Amino acid sequence: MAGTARNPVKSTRTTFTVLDGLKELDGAGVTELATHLDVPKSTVHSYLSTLEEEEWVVKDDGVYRIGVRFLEYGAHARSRTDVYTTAKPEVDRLAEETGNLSNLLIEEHGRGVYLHRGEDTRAIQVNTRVGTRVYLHSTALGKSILAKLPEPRVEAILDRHGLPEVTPNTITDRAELAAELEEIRERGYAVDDEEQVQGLRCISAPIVSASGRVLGSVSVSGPTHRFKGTYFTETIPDSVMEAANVIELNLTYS
Amino acid sequence: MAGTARNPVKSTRTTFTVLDGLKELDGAGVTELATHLDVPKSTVHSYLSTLEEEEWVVKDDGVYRIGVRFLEYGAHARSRTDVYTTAKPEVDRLAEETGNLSNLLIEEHGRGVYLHRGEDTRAIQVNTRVGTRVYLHSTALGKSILAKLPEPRVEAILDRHGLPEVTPNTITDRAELAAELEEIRERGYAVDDEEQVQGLRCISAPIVSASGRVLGSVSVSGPTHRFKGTYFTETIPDSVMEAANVIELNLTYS
DNA sequence: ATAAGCGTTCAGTATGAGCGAACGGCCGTC
DNA sequence: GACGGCCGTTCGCTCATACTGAACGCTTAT
Repeated sequence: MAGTARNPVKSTRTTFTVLDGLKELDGAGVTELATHLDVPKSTVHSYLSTLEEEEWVVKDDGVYRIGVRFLEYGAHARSRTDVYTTAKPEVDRLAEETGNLSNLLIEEHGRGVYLHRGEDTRAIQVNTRVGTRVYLHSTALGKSILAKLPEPRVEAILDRHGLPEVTPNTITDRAELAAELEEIRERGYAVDDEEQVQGLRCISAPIVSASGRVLGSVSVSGPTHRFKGTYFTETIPDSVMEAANVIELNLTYS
Repeated sequence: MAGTARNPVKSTRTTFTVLDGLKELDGAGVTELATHLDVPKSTVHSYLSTLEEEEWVVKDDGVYRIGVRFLEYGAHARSRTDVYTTAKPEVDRLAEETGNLSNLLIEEHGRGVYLHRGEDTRAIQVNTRVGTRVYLHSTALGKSILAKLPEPRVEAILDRHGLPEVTPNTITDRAELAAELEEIRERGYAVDDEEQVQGLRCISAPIVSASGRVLGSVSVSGPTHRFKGTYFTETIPDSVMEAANVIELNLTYS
């Protein structure tokens, strides 16, 4: 499957280790980052000064930060996606219509990546930043994708990443997950009951192409105290499934 | 100024050369990218397989593409900007109010980087993607920043990047630019008359912090045939300056 | 004045980046 | 159905270079 590189470029790995460190520390000096990564500071300095010279990183008052130039890669990659352009307006509309947070997710390397977030003034704020990666088994968005993925792909993904327990509610048993996926296929939508974030519930539906391939999933999420009763079991699911449906239709006719 | 790295990491440079190649070609195979970059294919293969293993790049059917994971870096960098969060809603409002395209730009390494684009259904579509870098002298957004930057900084930037002619209308003379910057300071807003993109006009105003530092600039742009008369010399400038002003006020009280 | 902490420089050494050539699988073609 | 070309991948050699600890100079705090 994922053929491990035989001639890996160590410096490429280190480059991103450095960038990740900068992200985690939210900007740092040479010494600070060196201790954080447990790497000699002369080494860190080499990478940082190279990255700064190439304009991927900004140095301000001795503090190095990730440059906004990276937006270019992100926007490029996103626009190259099958769903983004068509789904975006619908995801925004979904947030407005329901007065909650809506999201668009796609699968990449067996994990989920948030592509877009629809916000509404009435929606509670959660820190799901675009580009954030999540496990597929612990979110409604991920589970609705898994439900539509071919069986062997699902197995490969679970083998690779396992079923880490994100919250006490996370499904950590493969058989239990398989049963849930079957239920999702019958019902048409997936439910996340505080399996990824405590106090947060979520309803999601997959986006499937005309040829039967899963392209991603949409969701609406909100606090447990608001997401209950028929609102949670009927109103929201209906809106989400309709949105997914509209996206699928727009995709086939364009 | 920009202290050149004494111990540059060549592999870091190569890594981004490879990624840039992937972006330009909009996804490519090993051989295709190798010819494009004029680098041995075994070398390209090393980098691509490493990047794929580290999940920065996606391999699909023998075609390598930049992964959406990069959105994470972009969103991170943007959010830790001084202006983004405060300016975003105002930039969106500006697009709606005027029915045109609005933009938010900041300076980085002497060039401009688009942080956000406000769209309106009535607006014409231009391919200014978020993260795109532009010269400061050839755009209204850039010029309004230059107008508020300290003189020596402006000199350093012009020394570094020169004044490349982007379109026939681009200002390529330093004295002429200096005069225009003075005019911008008096008037309070900058004008771009097809200096960056042919057929496109643009009005921009700088966003200045309470301490007098330029944090970025906002703009509204539209086609030449619509941007003329008092609409171009009064209506639009007023809206843009008001938006910049609101952003400045919101920044000081938060 | 002094010391501590920082970013930066330096030069030596082990390593791994870079490379050409060869391999093997997957097409389309004759 | 055998052949030839194309592509991704592997391999092992060689020299460039990533990596390091120690030293330098600068700023800031004491």
